[in-house]
Amino acid sequence: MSSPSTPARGRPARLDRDRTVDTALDLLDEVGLDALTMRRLADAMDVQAGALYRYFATKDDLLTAMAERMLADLAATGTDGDWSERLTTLARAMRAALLARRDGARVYAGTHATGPHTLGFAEAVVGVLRTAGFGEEDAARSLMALAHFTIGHTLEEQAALRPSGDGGAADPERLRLAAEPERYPQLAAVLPTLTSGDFAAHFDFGLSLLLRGLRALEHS
Amino acid sequence: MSSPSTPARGRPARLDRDRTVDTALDLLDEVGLDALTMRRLADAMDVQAGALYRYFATKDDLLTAMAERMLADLAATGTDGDWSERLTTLARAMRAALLARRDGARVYAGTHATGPHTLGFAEAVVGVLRTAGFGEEDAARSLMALAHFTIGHTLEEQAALRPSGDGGAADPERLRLAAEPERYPQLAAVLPTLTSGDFAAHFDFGLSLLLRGLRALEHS
DNA sequence: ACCTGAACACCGTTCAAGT
DNA sequence: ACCTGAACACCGTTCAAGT
Repeated sequence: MSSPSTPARGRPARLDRDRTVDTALDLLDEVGLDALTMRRLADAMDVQAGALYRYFATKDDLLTAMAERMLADLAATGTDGDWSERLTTLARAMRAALLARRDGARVYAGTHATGPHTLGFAEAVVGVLRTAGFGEEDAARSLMALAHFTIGHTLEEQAALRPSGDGGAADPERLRLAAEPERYPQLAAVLPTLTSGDFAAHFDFGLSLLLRGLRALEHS
Repeated sequence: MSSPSTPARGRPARLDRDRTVDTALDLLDEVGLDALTMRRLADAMDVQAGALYRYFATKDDLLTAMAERMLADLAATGTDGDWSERLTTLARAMRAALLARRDGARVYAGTHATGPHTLGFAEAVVGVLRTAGFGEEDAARSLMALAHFTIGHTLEEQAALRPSGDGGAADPERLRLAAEPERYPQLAAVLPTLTSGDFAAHFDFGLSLLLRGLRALEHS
């Protein structure tokens, strides 16, 4: 919108979109989303907060650029194996990309990126599905199901890890305390699995459910 | 943590947890999550902002209580049909509960409720799965897959509806503009489905994938 | 016991003015 | 052209003091 045009006249700029997004992602890892403020970021770049607004119209604009950057190099994965192996690789790569940064899922879910990395990922997933013979509708909806499951999952994963509001106990501990066996017998019985912390296995289970469903759809 | 004990001595309280959560949910529908501040809420209750802290330790505590309330009466659904019909009903009811309030999915995903409504829902889902013969591990992981898919989906649904940051165009419009057919041919081809706005159909498709996957798991 | 008033330490954002 | 300085209109949270 307001990006400075090419020939670097005058003083060389201390700021630019790319360097700012880099610094912002580093700062995100350091302090988390809730403490990532425009002033803190400006500080990290040795600049006043107002200066950032020459490169990003709003904080949301910055967060969107960060979200986009997190998905870099995603579409390159998923080129080996049959369609279900490719989709598995793509989905796992998206999960890994979101988990790679502190609060990554929350950043991604909160903004709505439509940049080249996001679109490239979608293109790759739909490409695999269409090549496998799925129709336009099924391919589009499968993309959404895979993406929404992945986002929902990583969101909960990252939420489960931290202090979480009041007392201090993290998510699994709170659940263990809350799920009294008398009131919630079924829940209490599955608590070991629910609080196991083996998120990769949980993710793969859900993913395999979706892919098994697709396989069944294929032969019908 | 700091709830006033039972006998209503002194002046009758103007505030209490339940009334405050009610008002907060109404205010949420009116102004949205981003504009839901402690001061605005206090205003709506004819009180100073500080007074709210006698009933909620933090704003997050309030949001958690709001999230819990949104899931009221959820576990009561899903009592008819076979296990897959029951799970369908439960998942749809959760989607409906989150969609019922403005930014409902964002409120729910942002806080980690472990109250009776949330636990009751989990108990119901696990109950259906265990009764259908699924093992403890599969039942626990299926609950997570269903919940995370539902949360991810409703999050995107509600995000797709609103103004969304910069220019003004809502999410589907931005996607239509960004998905150039030359760079993203596969994506462009499925754009009609992707931007159709028939979210209920998209949700049911993903849900049916998960259930089909479970059915396949059953016979193996 | 319950709430007010006022403060503390912040926010995102804007914009004249400097260099 | 790029950034500073300073302001505007807010935040969540705390806590003495009033009633």
